[in-house]
Amino acid sequence: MALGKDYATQQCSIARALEVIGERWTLLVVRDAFYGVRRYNDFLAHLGIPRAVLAGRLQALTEAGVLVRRRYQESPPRDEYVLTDSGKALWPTLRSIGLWGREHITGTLPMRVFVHAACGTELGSYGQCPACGTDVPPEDVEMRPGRGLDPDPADPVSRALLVPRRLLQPLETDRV
Amino acid sequence: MALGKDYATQQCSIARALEVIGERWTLLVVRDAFYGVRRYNDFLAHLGIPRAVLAGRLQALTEAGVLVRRRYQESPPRDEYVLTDSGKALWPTLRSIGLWGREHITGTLPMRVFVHAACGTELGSYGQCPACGTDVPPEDVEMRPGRGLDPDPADPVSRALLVPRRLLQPLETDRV
DNA sequence: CACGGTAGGTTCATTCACCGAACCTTGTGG
DNA sequence: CCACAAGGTTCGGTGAATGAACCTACCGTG
Repeated sequence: MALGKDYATQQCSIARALEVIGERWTLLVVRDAFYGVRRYNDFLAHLGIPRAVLAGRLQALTEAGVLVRRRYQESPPRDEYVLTDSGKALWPTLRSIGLWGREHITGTLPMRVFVHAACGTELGSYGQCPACGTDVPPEDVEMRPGRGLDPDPADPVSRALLVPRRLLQPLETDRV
Repeated sequence: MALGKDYATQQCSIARALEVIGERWTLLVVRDAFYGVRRYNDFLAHLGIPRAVLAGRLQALTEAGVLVRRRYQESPPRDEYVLTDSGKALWPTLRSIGLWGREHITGTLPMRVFVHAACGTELGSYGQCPACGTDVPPEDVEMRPGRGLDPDPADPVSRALLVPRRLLQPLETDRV
């Protein structure tokens, strides 16, 4: 963990994990990756993160095996950052954090609602489907806008995220 | 979030939650609270955190309603920090982070194993008991040392955590 | 009553990460 | 030849984390 130091003294899987995902901005980058964001400038526009910090986080997540950097066109050379299987395994973590924020921070209306695409049931706190009793992989999760969401956001990434979509589905902003 | 700034631009429950629990050390303090740690000096010994930072985190978590500060003796006046219901609701978050760390960080042996105290079955990936089919609240979780744990740690808090115990059960270090 | 110890902090100087703005590089299209 | 876009790097200023030292009650003991 670059933030200060690592948690060297901690004999704990939680501490080991936080060395990877515990820095400022990191989990928001991963969240955006689940939402379909893949390109540097889209992360930048959606997060409002300093450019240098974003570059550092993308590199650290790539080195940790959470993201893969992948060339998607040759001329001009352009890369995208996509979640690995290890990165996709962070979905229960993000789900539980989001649900806690919605239920335990005062004045928080639901911003986005996550349902099992197959049956329409809202997911539980670990991303499981309470109706089917199964783990739902993020590919089978549909994200819908909630009541607390700004209906007319400024940046194009937020606008593209206003319609219901599957998680991990690549985001198309207004590049024609 | 005191680390730099908050995530003001983010219309998202995850970002709101991370403003409370996303700072360095904060989730480890909450984890220790689940393990039964309640007193300033025990957090200090177990985490190796700078004193000023610990004082700040305990105050911030108390103001956020995750912990309560409670006087447990009058003379000399001594306070303890205990999880509120809101704090206990962070159990799925900690569980999923720990599970991810154990499965996706190379070379990580299980440090601690969490089982349903009523039946001894290890918890499933969304905190349920696979045998009983029920969600298990943290009060009913028994924590057992895993193979990756140092069998002879230096600080008394880690030593007290070497034996199987219920989550949230107050920790007794070697104070007679 | 002086003394040492304990719990729970605060203060301080230093280091380090975050921040925002400016700049750079490569390639494309007009 | 110029403007533009994507995807960065560089830079000075600010603020937080760090570790050590210090502080304040209060207690138990000789």
